[in-house]
Amino acid sequence: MNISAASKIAGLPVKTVRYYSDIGLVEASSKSDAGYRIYNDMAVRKLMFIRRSRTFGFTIEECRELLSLYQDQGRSSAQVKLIASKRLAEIEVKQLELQSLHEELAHLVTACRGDHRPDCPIIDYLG
Amino acid sequence: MNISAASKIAGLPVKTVRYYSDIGLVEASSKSDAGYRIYNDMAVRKLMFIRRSRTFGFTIEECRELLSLYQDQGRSSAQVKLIASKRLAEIEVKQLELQSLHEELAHLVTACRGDHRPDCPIIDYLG
DNA sequence: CTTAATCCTTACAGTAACAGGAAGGTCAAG
DNA sequence: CTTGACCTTCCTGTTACTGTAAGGATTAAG
Repeated sequence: MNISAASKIAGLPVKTVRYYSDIGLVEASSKSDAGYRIYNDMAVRKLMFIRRSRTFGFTIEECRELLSLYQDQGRSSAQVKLIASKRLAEIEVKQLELQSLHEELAHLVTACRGDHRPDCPIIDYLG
Repeated sequence: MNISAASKIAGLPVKTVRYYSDIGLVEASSKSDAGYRIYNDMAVRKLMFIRRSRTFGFTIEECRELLSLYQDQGRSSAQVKLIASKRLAEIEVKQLELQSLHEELAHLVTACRGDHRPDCPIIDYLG
């Protein structure tokens, strides 16, 4: 399978697959005589694994860790849970931040008449 | 006032103030003979305006727009409200994303025993 | 068999919003 | 006069890609 076929199945842009190859995250299983990257099923599965991990917001380095755990038959579930829990905590922090941000901004937007006049509670607040 | 005094009052790192100067967002009000940036009260007020806008998550370009509205006595509050509403909508999208992310990941983390055994629902889901 | 379109390769630049650091000039205090 | 804390510009690095250029490979059509 060449890179475009693999990227289609994995659901990732070709550019991204090539990038993952460059940084050694998921390398092609082999190369053709012409130097084309060739992906077998296992490599494509890894790409899909990364795509799903990325949608959870794991960083590339966390994905690298998760992938090595994915491939490690002797891993403990505790190792995986630790990474996921950390990510979960980050999400919760972000949620709280966004919540207070939303409240404040929504308040200001509501208070702003939004007409032709220059007086504006949003600007007043910021300035 | 030199850059470190201005940055302290504005609550921004010196590096950031210099960056804002470089990109023409908030320039020093003048320069000393030695080429040092000098900030007057108005410039410092602009820096504070930017800092507050940034905490709301407005991009630098949005800040640039807001700042010009801030300085424009003839602005309409509608112009400001439009930018703020756009940002508010983005926050809401992000909130929904985070919420579903949180639900899914929390579910997986809960389902994972997190012990020494290799059996792991998180990995199963990702793979 | 040639040609045109569509692949593929590497390599470099750009994105957002800074942060870190090097090399060197300036300023106030002791 | 020297020391240490400033300041300057310039360059690199960060994250996770995306865009583009130059050029080789493959394939379908004519």
